[in-house]
Order: sequence, then structure tokens, then C-alpha cells
Amino acid sequence: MENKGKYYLTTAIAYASGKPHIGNTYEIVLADAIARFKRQEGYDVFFQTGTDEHGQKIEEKAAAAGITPKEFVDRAAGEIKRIWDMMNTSYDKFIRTTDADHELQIQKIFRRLYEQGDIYKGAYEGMYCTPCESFWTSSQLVDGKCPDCGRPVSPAKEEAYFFKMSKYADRLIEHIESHPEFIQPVARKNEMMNNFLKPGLQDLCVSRTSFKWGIPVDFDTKHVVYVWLDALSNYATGIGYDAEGDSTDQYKKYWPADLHLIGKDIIRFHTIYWPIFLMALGEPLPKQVFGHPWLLVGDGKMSKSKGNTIYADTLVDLFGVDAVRYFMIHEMPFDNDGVFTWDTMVERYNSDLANTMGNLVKRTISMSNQYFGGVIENKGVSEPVDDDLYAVVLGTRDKVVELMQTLHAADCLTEILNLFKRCNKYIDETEPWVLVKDEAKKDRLATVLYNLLDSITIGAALIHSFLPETSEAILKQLNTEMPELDACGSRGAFRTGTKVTDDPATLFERKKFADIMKIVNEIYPQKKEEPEEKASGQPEDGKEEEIRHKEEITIDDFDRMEFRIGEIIKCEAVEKSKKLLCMQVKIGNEMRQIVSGIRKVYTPEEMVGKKVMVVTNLKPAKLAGLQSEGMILCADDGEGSFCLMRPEKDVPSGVEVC
RNA sequence: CGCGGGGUGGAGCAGUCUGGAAGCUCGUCGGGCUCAUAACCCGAAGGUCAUAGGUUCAAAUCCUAUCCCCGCUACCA
Repeated sequence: MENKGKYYLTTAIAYASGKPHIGNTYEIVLADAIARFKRQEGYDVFFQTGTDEHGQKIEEKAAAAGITPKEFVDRAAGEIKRIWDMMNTSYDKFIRTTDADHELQIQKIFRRLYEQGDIYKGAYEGMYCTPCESFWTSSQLVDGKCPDCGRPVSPAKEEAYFFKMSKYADRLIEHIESHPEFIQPVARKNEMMNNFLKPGLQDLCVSRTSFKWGIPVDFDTKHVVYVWLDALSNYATGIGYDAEGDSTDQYKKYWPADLHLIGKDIIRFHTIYWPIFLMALGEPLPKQVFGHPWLLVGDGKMSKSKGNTIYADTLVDLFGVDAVRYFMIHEMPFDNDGVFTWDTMVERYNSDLANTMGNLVKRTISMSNQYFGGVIENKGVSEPVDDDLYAVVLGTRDKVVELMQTLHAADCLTEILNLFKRCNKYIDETEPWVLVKDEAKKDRLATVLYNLLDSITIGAALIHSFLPETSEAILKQLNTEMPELDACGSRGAFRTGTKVTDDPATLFERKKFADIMKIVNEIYPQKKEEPEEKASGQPEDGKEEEIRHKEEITIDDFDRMEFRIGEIIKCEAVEKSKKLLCMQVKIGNEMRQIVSGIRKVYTPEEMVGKKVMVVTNLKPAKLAGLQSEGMILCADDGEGSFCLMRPEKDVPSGVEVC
């Protein structure tokens, strides 16, 4: 394949403060898919990742663990690298900011910027919290107090080095405006322009004296280099940049980076500070910075305090590496956060990997063996339906190439799955099990199976960057070589007369949701259910399937809830809504307004005078703009039908239900 | 009025720039098939495209207002 030139991509370097969760792992997986795909396209790829190991937080964590910072980051970096390797990522270099050559270059860079006047010594002024020994900006303060400890802060000054950001701001604005592809997705570009560049850049404080764990400024050793200047520079130092003009050939070949793949939270550092540092050093700017969205768990960000942190190992144990790669890439829209739930994980696994792809390979190989002893020749007996099949199969390559150009990796997987789906349909259209009964159709049957094997070969090649192991497993079962990317646009990827395996292993064994959840519940025992559920809430299953119970609660938990009998005094339909009723409910001597989604089953007229069961200590909510101060309980069958819970005998309103 | 993004069938999304019969995946229901992993294929149900106005022969798409979500708002990696 022709060489298309070099392609240098990086991930952000992972902060070595702990074990990365699936959100952090997503980035390396996406980067790996891009790197592999670029290689497949014929680029000379250099793929760098690594760890960011300096800073106050690490110093503190190490102290808390009773070890030196270096010991701490050695462990953390080892763990991160282990996970990257487990995910089968094909990085070319794993840089650590504690690498000696990197540290040396940072000192050289700092000195050079100082000597040429871009860095100057000044004083950092801000609000200082003495107990926390931290500076805060006025916007960070919470009610004018320290956001960490809540204690009052006082203005303070500290000697520090600053970088003259404003000097390069105009050039950067000009660059961003004239290179619309520089910041991706574009929505982020506006955030940067509006929030930082247009209002005017402040000079950046690039040294610290408040902690020690960093790279010392060699000419003023009570300062350490600001971690971002340290961390960002890895992209250059990792491939051999030298601030004194003696950069390696590798650097000269690969710089500037073609892509920095980073999280959307650190776009500012990569699209403002890093380009400006590079301008100051006289180096060209990276071609593109892509701030990818986040992979969230449930409906919130992952956090240790919530107990919902999910690690890649856990998923890999349950589903395998490629299934996890598949999920991560497929569930991330281009510019929206993706969401991980066990439900969708199992669904994607079963539906896409087991049913559509795995089963297709198995049934095709199985038929090849049953009908032809595994040796399939292209007999050239074609029918119009073959062209329909190939129209989809051969068109996939171009679609994938095009989508990857703009880093729409999730859409690529959708396209490739479409290819496999089309194959399944083709089997139904051609009905090989019917053909086999007619000796005269034997050659047609062979052709059909050949077309399938050919299509699967192409599909396997196209999915290789995303699911390398699976791709190889399929090709091995077909006993065929992976075609080059260009060959995926035409027929003949599968060599006629090849004998496929006679023992096709199942690529993805279907998983039962209940089995997975059993294991998950052991791993995450304290998983909490949503406390609030609407009256018309959506129940789980209607059928005979077993009831999924919520987490067990204690009598004390139950005691926190208050139920009372309420009498509906007034009731009217909520105009803006077709399912809401707005009621005035008498509970003892007080009146409450309650909005409830029961209009489908109850009319306003029939509600008046009824006595119902009400949750009376539920936090008020606004429904369709109306305040609702409680919840009316219903029995709900989950099929859209439900009925009110009413006292069996007449009781006065206000009495408690317990 | 700090800036920006978004509200589309049960779930997740596309479509909005360049108005012209509301689409995809999953789920549900019905049918078909039997090579295959209770799989695969076909069909159906289900949405007044957040709300209210306006422009137009025609609006999810353009304009105005309102409501609700979510990012960013600088030296924390």
C-alpha cells in the first residue's frame, strides 16, 4: 500500500493519581482505533500516550499513603499501562513526565522562555486560605469562602513566574479563525473564543512554590514548573524535541502532531496555552485538537463517593476486550456525552456482537461445511440479489474512510454492522437450505456462500481497527488473509477454493442480563435505586418474568417516608398536558396542590371527593409549570393502566398510613 | 439580559444550515424461516417533532416569546 505520509497522534497523558475508570479508558481506546485505522490507510503512524505524574495532588496522595511521590507514581503509572495493554492498544510510546529526558527538556524550555522574555517574575495575587494553603480566584470562592473547607479567605501575594499570554493572543485568534478544523467539535471553539480569547487573555502563572513535587526551575529552585507547562510539553519531548535546537530526526519527521485527542474538560489547555507555548518556542502548531465527550455512568458522572465507578477490568472480565472496545466506541456520539448502563452494555453485546456479527460468521461457516466440506469456490452463478448485497458491502469502505476522516468512529461501527446485517438478509433471500436440495443449483449455492464469505472477509477487515482480536479471529476461521483497505472496495477479498475451519468457535456467547446483574450486584452491593419515582412511573416488566426488586431497606428508611389519606376537593385538567391532573387535596387541616399523571384513566370530575393515599413529605416539584406538593399513589401494571389506592373503609383525611 | 449546546414514538439518536409526505438502532407485538448463538428475515403498533404565537400554498426545519435540561465562565491535572 502506498505511503500516505506521517500521522502523529496523542492522547492526553493520564494523571497518575489513581486507577483510571472506563471514562478515562475510553480515550485510549478511541485513539487506538484511529491509530490502527490510519495505519491501515497507509500512514506512517506514531501514537503516543503516557502519564502526567507531577503536582500537588499526587504529593498529597503519596503523603497520605505514606510513600514517596515517586513510589506512588510508579505504581499508578504501572496500573495505567497495564489497563492500556489489557485494552489491546497499539501505542508506540508511553511517556512519563518523570522521565529524565522529559524533565531535562522542561527545564530547558522554561529557561529559554524566561531568557527570551516570555516568562517574567511577578507576584501571584489571589484569595488565600491559610488552613488549606491554597490560592483561589474570586470566581472559585463559594459564598466568598474557601470552596474546600468553607473558611474565610484573605487576599495574599506570592512570588511566581508568569507567561505573557496576551503577547500571542492575536496570533492565536487569527490561527483559530483561519483553521476551522483546529478545534473539534466546533461548538468548543466558540466556548474558547467567547470565554477566553475575546475578553482578553490573562497572563498565566507557570510556577509554584506551594509544593515540591514537580520539575524545579533550574535557575530558581524554590519554584517548580507549573504542571500544565510540564504536561503539555510531553507531546514534543516524547518524540525528541530539544529546546536548544538539537531535536531528533524523529521529532523533525513527526512534528507537528496531526491530532491531540483529549477530553472536553481540558480543551482550554490544549487550544490556548499549548499553542501559545509552541508559538513562543517557534514551533508549528498541532493540526487538530479533538475534545471528545465523556462516558458517563447512569445519569451522572462517575465518582468514588457515589460508588458507581466502573473499571475497564470489570467489564473485560464480563464481556471481553473487544466487546468493551465496541461499546466504548459505539456508544459515544460525536459531540454528546455517552452513557454506560449495564442494560445497554448487555444489549449491544447481544444484539450487535453475538446476534448480528458472531452468529452470521457461525452460520455461514456451518453451511459451508455441511454443504461443501468447507471448501467454497466462486462458481460465478450470480443473480440480481447478489448485486444488492455487494452494493452495500463494497460501499461500506468509502463510508468508513470518510467518517474516520472526521473522527466519527461510532458511525463507522454502525456502517460496518450494516454490512453484516445485509449479509444476514442475503441468507434469507437466497435460502441456501433450499438450494441444497436441488442438485442443479449446486453451483448457485456455492456462489451464494462465496459471496457471503467474501463479504464477511471485507467486514472483518473494516472492523479490524476497532475490534482487532475479533477481526483476526474471523479471518482465521475463514482461513484467509486480511485484505488491504483498498481491496475492500471490490469483490474477491476471499480467495476462491479456500477451506474454512471445520470447527467455528462462537465469537461472542450471548449473555443473559440476569446473570450479568447477579455478578454486578456482588461487585457493587451498595448500588442505590432512584429514591423518587413518579406516580405514573414506569415499572419494569409486565409479564411473568421475575420481578426485579429494589434494594432492601430498613425500617428506618421506611420511617422516613410519610403517607397520609387525602381528600380531593378540587380537580382540573392541566391544559398544557394531556396526562396531568391538578388537584387540591385536603390533608387534615391543610390543603395541598398535587399534580399527577393520571388523566388517561381518571377524569377531573370523578376525582373530586375521592380519598386517596398521598406521599406527604416528598420534595415539591414542578410539573408542567405547576407546583406539586406530594404524590398520589397508584397501582400500576406498567402497560399504561393503573388505579388509585383508596382506603378500604371511610377514614378522615389526614390520618397516617403505615 | 455573560457565552454556548439541547428538548423528535418506551429508550438512545438522525433529520433543522439549503422549508415540501417524520427516519434509524434497540425494545414491544404479529408473521415467516430453520443454516445458525431462544438466532435470522418480514410486517405492525407507537410521535399534534418542549410550549405559545408569527411568516408561507406548505414549518421538526425560518422568525418571536416562554418553560425545562446541560456544558463553559481561567491558573484545580
